[in-house]
Amino acid sequence: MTGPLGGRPRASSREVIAEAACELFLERGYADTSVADIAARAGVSRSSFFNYFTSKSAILWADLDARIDDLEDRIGASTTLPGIDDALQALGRGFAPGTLALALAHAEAMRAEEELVHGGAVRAARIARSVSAALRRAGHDPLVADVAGAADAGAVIASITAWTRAGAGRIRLEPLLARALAQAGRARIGAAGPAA
Amino acid sequence: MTGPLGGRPRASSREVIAEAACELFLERGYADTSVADIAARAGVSRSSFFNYFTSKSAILWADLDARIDDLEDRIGASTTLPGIDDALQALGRGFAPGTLALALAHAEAMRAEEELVHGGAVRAARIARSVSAALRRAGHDPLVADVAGAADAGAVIASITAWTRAGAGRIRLEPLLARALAQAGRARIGAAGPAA
DNA sequence: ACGGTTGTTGGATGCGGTCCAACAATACGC
DNA sequence: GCGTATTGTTGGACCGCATCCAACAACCGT
Repeated sequence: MTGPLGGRPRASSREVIAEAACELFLERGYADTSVADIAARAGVSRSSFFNYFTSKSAILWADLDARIDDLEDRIGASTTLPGIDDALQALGRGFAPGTLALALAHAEAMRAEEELVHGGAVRAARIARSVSAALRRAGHDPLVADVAGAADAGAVIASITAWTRAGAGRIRLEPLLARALAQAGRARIGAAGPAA
Repeated sequence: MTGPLGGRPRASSREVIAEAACELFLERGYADTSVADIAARAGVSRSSFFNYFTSKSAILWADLDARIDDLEDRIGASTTLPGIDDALQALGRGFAPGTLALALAHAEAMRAEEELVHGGAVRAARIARSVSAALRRAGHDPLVADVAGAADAGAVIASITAWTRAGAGRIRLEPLLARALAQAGRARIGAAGPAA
């Protein structure tokens, strides 16, 4: 909305840098592509790269990270069980195929399986912590909350993975996510009340 | 069993290095302790450190990693549902409080919360993948398998965390793990049959 | 004494990431 | 037009983790 009112205009953008990175990932593989390589192809300095992305792996995960930021906000606001579910469903609504989808679809070609597993684990942990904290605030046993959080987080990551590998443009994410969350929710049944 | 039949004897051990590391973690914090620092205090060269541990974080996680190795072996052998459960329960049997327990108990003092969350996420992902693969081999839907695997993995990590934070020496891990797995198992109920 | 084996060590190398000071390009008030 | 504040860009220094390697050291059996 509010463009910069003064100052030097940006010389590049997340999009062009991400595009350059994905090209290189496909050509040489994720691990064999350095940030210097990416910056060079994007026509920007290595220093500037870090003004656009906080890390190399953030190229892949920035979109989802933003969604998780939203999730944390929403989940922090409402601690009711349906509220948590809504927040999780909202994460999937209108999630556009981006860099992550491309990487998941061409994981072998990019030799990025390791990074995708690792990054997915980190994001799952973020989601799990958020959900678990909300459940604990609602009076649930910490152990129960952690397990339920892990299940929900797994549902989110698994549905995104399945969605993207099936061709992210042709299938809708929401139903997949709803199915996965419903299954994960079984780990919460009977845990609806505060700790005994 | 079979000690080295020839060659130079080891000048140190995982134990002394881990002990030196934990001292430093408590004094300066995890992030502010370099592997060079650890090697120096342990009376060994930096190069040799990597002959004992594959990475700095492995000091904390080596024990659990070995357990997960076992888990993968067991789970690879039997693909039945009870077999998977047995393998998961076996992971907790006789798990001795080690470096990880110490780190979890003194997480604040070591300022190691970040590393513990991160490392836990990575290990959870390993467990989840293993369980999910077994369930898929048993004919389950990939999405279902992933969610169930994540729930089980979360149960393992959560119970270890709860166990250690409660004072690992005074409480038994097995019951906690059994409870957590039972709850996680609810995410598998109704998914016992192959994909519809 | 000697060769084979296993460990140790230092150094070189590469990469990710942080930090900073110098510089460049814009908008705005005058 | 001219300073000035603001925002971005750049190169370089710096640090830590991790890998690799060649040289060296300590043990074994023969």
